[in-house]
Amino acid sequence: MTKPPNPQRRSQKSRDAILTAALELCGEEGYGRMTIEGIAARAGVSKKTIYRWWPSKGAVVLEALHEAADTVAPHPDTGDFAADMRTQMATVIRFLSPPSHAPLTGLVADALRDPELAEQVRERLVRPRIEAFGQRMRRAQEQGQLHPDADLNVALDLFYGPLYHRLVLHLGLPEPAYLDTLIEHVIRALDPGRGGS
Amino acid sequence: MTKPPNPQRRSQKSRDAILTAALELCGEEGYGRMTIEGIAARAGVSKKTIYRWWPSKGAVVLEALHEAADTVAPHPDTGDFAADMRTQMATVIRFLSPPSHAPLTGLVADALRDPELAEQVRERLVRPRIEAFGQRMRRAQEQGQLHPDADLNVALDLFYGPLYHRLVLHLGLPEPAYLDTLIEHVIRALDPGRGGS
DNA sequence: TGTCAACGACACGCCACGTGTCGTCTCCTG
DNA sequence: CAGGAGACGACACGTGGCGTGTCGTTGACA
Repeated sequence: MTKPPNPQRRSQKSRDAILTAALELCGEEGYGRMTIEGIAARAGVSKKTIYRWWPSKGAVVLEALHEAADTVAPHPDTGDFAADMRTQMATVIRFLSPPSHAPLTGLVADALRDPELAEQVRERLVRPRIEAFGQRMRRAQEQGQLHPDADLNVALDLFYGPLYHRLVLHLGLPEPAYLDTLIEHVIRALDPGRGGS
Repeated sequence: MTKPPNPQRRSQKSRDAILTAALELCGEEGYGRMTIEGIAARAGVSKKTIYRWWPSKGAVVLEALHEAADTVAPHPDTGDFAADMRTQMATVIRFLSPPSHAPLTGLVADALRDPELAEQVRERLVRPRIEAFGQRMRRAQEQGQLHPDADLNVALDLFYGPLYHRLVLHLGLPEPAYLDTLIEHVIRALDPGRGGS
């Protein structure tokens, strides 16, 4: 029906203006109130141009976040795993605050209703982060700061689960002191040395 | 401006029809595609009647879930805390999985963009569940199945965080075997007896 | 039995959606 | 250095759900 456009002829200027406008509007009026028409107006671009390259508002924000994400929330390695996790998770928390205006929050909300967007979010945004976490975790294991048998999935769930749990149930994101408590607990959970059956 | 209606004169029949229609449509066409007009048509009710008693689609679904929720996902007490948590969490997982997941995930998605709805969800749907979990947890502590110093918030985050984390990042909800592993880890995390600083 | 408000019905303006059209301008190609 | 394909901005259009307003009708308290 509608033949796909030719990426080689794409206007880089328009693309950048659209992604920038999307993130700005998200911060100003919130993801929910932002519209495709608003993005087009702000970017000085025709609506048609947006629809030519993205299927939905969520896809635009996803791409904008994807571009920004590489420099955001990296996993530091100072040699102290717990401290590094605290640093990284604090960055994630800042990224999700305030929830009503955070692009990522809006994207997560949209993805709950749009399976195709959900897949894109998982593969382009989430999966690379899991990979980065896995690498940092493995170094911690090599350095004896984390039990060598610790499982990646379990660690991921226990570290980051509380953040998203609190985000989506509106229980308030962790304060620094509480974040420390959480990390302490998780590291203990990952050490089966004691206690077990 | 618009004076609040008199609850005494409210038609119970219309109210029930609206809540029923909302849950039915949610399951049939999904939360996102469901509209207030659709609910009104299905319930044989005027749109005005819905807007008279609820501010939004989310509020309707919230009330419908609130009515259904009391009998759903209680915290059993067989005397085995880990087994009871497995039972209860498996029920929650069923509610967050197809085909029954639509109302709750849709509501969660809406609440991420509507602060007033978010507050209602937290106070009416989430808070009572936290309370129920707290009571079961306290019994486990009294019976020596959980460390007496275990913190309610930490326990809540570690038990349920992984579920919502996996839900919103589309990582797949836990299988039974993995759920067991998680619970094992969490109970260990909540026992500071070993290891500490 | 009377009264008054909630009800169903229906109509309205609004706004964002997603698409279509057209003339312009830019950038590959030959 | 032309020529032409096509991405672009502009603008107009039909659609559909939103939230409100109006108007008889109905049904539940007093």
